[in-house]
Amino acid sequence: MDELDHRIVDLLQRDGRATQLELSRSVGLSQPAVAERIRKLEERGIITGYTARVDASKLGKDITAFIGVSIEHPKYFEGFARKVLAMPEVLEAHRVAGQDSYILKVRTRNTKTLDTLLVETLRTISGVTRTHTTIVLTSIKEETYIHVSPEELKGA
Amino acid sequence: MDELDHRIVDLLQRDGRATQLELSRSVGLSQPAVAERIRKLEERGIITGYTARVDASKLGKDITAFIGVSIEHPKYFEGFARKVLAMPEVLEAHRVAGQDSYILKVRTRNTKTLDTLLVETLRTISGVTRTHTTIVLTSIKEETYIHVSPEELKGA
DNA sequence: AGTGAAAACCACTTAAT
DNA sequence: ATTAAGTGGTTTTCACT
Repeated sequence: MDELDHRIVDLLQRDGRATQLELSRSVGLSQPAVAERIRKLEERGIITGYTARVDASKLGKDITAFIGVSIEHPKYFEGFARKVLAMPEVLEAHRVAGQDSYILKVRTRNTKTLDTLLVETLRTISGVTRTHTTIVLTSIKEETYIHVSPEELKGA
Repeated sequence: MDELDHRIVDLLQRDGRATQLELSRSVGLSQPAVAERIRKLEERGIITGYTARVDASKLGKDITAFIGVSIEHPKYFEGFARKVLAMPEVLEAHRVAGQDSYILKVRTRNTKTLDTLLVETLRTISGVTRTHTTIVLTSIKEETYIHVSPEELKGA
């Protein structure tokens, strides 16, 4: 993982459909060299896939919310994890340090569907004692782009 | 935006490098018809781009945290927004309803860089009165995939 | 708006250095 | 890692439905 790999990863995060030839011109390598580096980046699991970014609101998902979930005992963690993995409205689920056991990020059609999610789905999962919902009013930034500065790559 | 568009968007979210021919076989259209639909989906801003997904921890970013930020008066909102847009460690910034004014999602190299971010950057922004940090222990789900069910597409 | 056929173009792979 | 060559595939275009 050197400076050139870093730049390739950077460029592919910006344009996941960039061709090897385009990338080779940007980084100053030959195109087969870029092909080989991409192959290794994928093999090592640094690049995990490629996706189209979509505008959620244009697909009818207008509500974003963060939900803190308290669970009464760790024995319920596994069952909870299994349930949220199966819920398509849950984009993220993180176990966290602090008062809540989990923080979820959800995207729903409207407040009614959010309500249904909360009371009919989440609150019925074993061990869930409390949920605390924070509704997003406007998102000023929402990206997945990982900025990698050269000094941070030493161990990679 | 009909059922076929929906399926194309779904497939491209799963594989952003799928070819028009592959997509055409999956949805049962001719390949030029798929090309035209993709062109329109991009033109209408439903598909906003394509990116490579990367493993943040393999790029040396081990810490994920959510930071609630209180701002003393709305007049500071714009300046705050401008600052966080310029911070590469901030992946998401949402203005929210509730006690906090903003929720940030950040990804940093380690706890030391998180600390620096908090005390040297965030807390020095005008109007910020309080921050409340929640550290992620493990992420059980983290995706951007928007699930679109057919009934939800009526207005799109 | 979709189809089929064909053209033009380009991407990726392989081989040799 | 590079260049060069070759192959296969992807996208574009067009005439037609």
